[in-house]
Amino acid sequence: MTTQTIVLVMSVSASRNVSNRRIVARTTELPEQVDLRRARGRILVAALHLFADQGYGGTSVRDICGRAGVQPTTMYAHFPSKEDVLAELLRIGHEELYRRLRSALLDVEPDPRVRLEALVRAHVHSHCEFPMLAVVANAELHALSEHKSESILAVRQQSESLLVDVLERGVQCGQFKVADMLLTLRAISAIGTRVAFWYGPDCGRTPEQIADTFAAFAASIVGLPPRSG
Amino acid sequence: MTTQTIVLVMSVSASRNVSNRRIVARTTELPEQVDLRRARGRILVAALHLFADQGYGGTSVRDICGRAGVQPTTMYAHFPSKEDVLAELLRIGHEELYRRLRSALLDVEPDPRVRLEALVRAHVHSHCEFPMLAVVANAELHALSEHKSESILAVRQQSESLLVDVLERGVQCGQFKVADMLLTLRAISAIGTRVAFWYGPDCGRTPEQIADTFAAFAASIVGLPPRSG
DNA sequence: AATCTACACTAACGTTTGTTCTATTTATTG
DNA sequence: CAATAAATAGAACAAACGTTAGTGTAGATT
Repeated sequence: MTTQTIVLVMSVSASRNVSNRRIVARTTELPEQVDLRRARGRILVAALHLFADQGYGGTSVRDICGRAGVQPTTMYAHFPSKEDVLAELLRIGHEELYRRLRSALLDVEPDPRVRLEALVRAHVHSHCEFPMLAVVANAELHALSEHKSESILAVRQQSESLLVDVLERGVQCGQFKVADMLLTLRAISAIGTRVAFWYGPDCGRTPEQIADTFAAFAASIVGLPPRSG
Repeated sequence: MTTQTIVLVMSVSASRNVSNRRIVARTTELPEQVDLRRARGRILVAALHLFADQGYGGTSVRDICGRAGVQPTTMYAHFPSKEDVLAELLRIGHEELYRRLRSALLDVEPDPRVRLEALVRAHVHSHCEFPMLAVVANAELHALSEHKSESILAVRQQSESLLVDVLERGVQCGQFKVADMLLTLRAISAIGTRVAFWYGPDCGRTPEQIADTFAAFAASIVGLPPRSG
């Protein structure tokens, strides 16, 4: 009987992040199956948490190993260096996002609006589900040597291309009004990217609600009229 | 038929950032008058550059002093610690943005659309003019102890409030259609915030063009129809 | 029973870290 | 000129850094 939707009356200031922490969420999960009973998995999860919280440069090998319940020797049995731990996290993060973006397009009809909304929704959901991974992927890539970041940047460009392709298709069809492709890309990407930094279970919105809202924002940015239910 | 908007034909890939650097721009300027002939000013500029590039944890005191052409002793004569150098940069960055946002509102008529556009434009211009300062302000606040970040977070909240007030006013007037205040705030803020990370003199757009475009995006997000010139 | 893999433990390597000491030189100003 | 401030120089500090070595052991596979 009481199946009515609960209206959110949460004020903006109530869910504002008033701490200096870089990330609100505490979800330390990893997408690929990492065995937490094994040392390698625990090291990755511990490093992910600490890198997201304190940055790569602000985290020591002993910090990681202490949190993982592992000796430094064990870490160096699984990774050649601290930098390679970061590289693995960045690889997982970028590939997971790309995988989700691509599979979101596979499930969906060829209409440009639908495809744009699917991309934005997948972007939001991925960042809500793995916020720490997204924060590290976005804020710590510079800590990697140029050689090791090459392959990761390639994946990032593939993800960007998915959005560019959808935008160009929408323009070709005459559905989208895009005056500047780069700026449109940057704006839509920014909205999704920043989700990882402020989303938390206490923000009062479900990932679904955020995805709905931001998909609508993206649609309005490319000049589409609001959906009429 | 179609609106006489000038279409930019610059390709997206031509201005894409393919390096792993956190920031594209190289503008190391500071807003408040810092005397580069004095040690204090050179230290701040050097630290700004290095913090933006390598992060706070990835930058050593000797790095800063080497780049500033100064002895560590001199740095400690001007700042109690390395952390206080960062704190000063963060203070300058946040206060400069707030100052610009507020003065943008002072120059402008009370129409909500005009005020929203003025805020977004000021946000973009500030981040284009001082990209390193904005990157450090956004990506390195976590390196500050909670005590020292209090006053800086207060300024950030004031800046956010300016946008919230404009949005609420627009809703009250019936001009804006805002289903979720927090998500609208986050989206519009995200678009402006990310500018500092990708803007560079070689991106093919002037700050003015970016400001125009993103102001239009913000307007469309709150449900306003495109401006008819 | 022998072997192998995975991990723990303690200890140490050389380097770099943020910071401080003492002393000396330059520049500004009353 | 004298006085005060500002910057330089070189050295040193304990602590923390990333990384490696050597030894030991429990559980699974052969």
